[in-house]
Amino acid sequence: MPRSTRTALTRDEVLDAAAALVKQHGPASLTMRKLAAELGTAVTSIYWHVGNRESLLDALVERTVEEMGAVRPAGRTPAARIVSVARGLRRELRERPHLIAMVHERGLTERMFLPAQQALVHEVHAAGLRGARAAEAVRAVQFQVVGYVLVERNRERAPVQHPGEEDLWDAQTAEHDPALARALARPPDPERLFVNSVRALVDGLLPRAGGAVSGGPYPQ
Amino acid sequence: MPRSTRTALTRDEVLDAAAALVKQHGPASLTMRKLAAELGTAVTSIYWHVGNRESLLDALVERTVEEMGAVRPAGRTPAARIVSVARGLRRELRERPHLIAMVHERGLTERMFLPAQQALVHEVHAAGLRGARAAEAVRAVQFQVVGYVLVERNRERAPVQHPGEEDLWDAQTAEHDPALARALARPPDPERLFVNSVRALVDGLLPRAGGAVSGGPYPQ
DNA sequence: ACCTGAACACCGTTCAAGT
DNA sequence: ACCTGAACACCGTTCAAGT
Repeated sequence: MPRSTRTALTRDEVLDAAAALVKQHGPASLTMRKLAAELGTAVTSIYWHVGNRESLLDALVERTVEEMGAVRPAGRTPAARIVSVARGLRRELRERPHLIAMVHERGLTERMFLPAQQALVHEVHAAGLRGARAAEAVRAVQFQVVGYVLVERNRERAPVQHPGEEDLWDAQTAEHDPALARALARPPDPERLFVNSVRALVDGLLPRAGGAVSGGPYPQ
Repeated sequence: MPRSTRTALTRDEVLDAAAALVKQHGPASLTMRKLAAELGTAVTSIYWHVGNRESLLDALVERTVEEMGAVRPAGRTPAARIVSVARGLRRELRERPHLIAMVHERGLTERMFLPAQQALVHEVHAAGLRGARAAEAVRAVQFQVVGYVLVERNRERAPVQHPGEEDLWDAQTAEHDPALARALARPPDPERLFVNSVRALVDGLLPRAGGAVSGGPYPQ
């Protein structure tokens, strides 16, 4: 649908229309020509407002990151609160699959880290880590969360996965453990795998606080 | 350089030339027309041999995964051997950045998991995990490694990272911990962060075997 | 069975020209 | 300051026609 009003085109209008197109079919479908058609202008007008496609995508990434809500930690222990931050960040990112795609296409993965960083620093600090070690713990969690979301999204986009894990583990009974073979043949439960992974990582990162900290399914 | 011989074009020749192009400048630079020029044939001949660009990339992914060596565990404890498998997988993947890009573009992340899966199953089993819990541990490590490599690669491709972490933590001294702020302002040491992350995850995943298992920098 | 050129329907971007 | 159409140099893919 072209713009209704006949007022001058603005940079924000361009960004809005671009965001709408990306939201529908991903960044690959964002075409300068389609965008112009949507706006009811000539293709070349867009260039005057946003420069080119690259910087248009950059601006979109920036806008979308700013839209993301701050993650609010919840839970009694630092470990539990870190897990809650991780879950929140994953949820925010999954609500913006187009952001994930844009950020990856543009090489800006870094941007997805920021919304959760302050919260993570705070919690890691509360758990007793300081200095370089605290920074490394924060980064380990950030890499874990963003990496997980990247893999998860990519997996969802995939077609039928031809020689996938299924066939592989059907044939050779994995270590004579049929339950393991069955479990590997099924697709994983993404939320469960995510939470348990983060919990295990955090358990391994934080100083032991005299006992189990997070009540996860992995008894010591 | 066009093909020297004047024998019939083969599917393998097409794949070889395509692999060479991808190796030089990534999958985005693989153009049917450039490929034809490289082979000294008409563009349309390629279609007869490989169908279209999509299936050409699929075939390339398959070939590259098969080229990857099997990962050989090393170390005294299961935890140490899992870490060594993770390091091996990361190294194999990083030696094939074009594979990472292709696999991500085609939504086939799954394929990157397979070379290490058997080894991981074996080690997790040796550590005493069975059934669904063992499967989840295997997958947690797989997601961690592949996710890490994805984030790491993307980060390397990025330009200067405009409002990057640096400025953010320069201003507000993070939790009044200048060492932490400095550490977050610097880019991380990727190998170190990777190994410590995997080690922490594995520590959290495996049943405690009565004491430290991997000798990492995280004392309990 | 294999290869070809022409053609179609797309791209992003530049540029001189308009108001 | 803002918008325009024409043009350039690309794409992937199809198809009828060749040998």
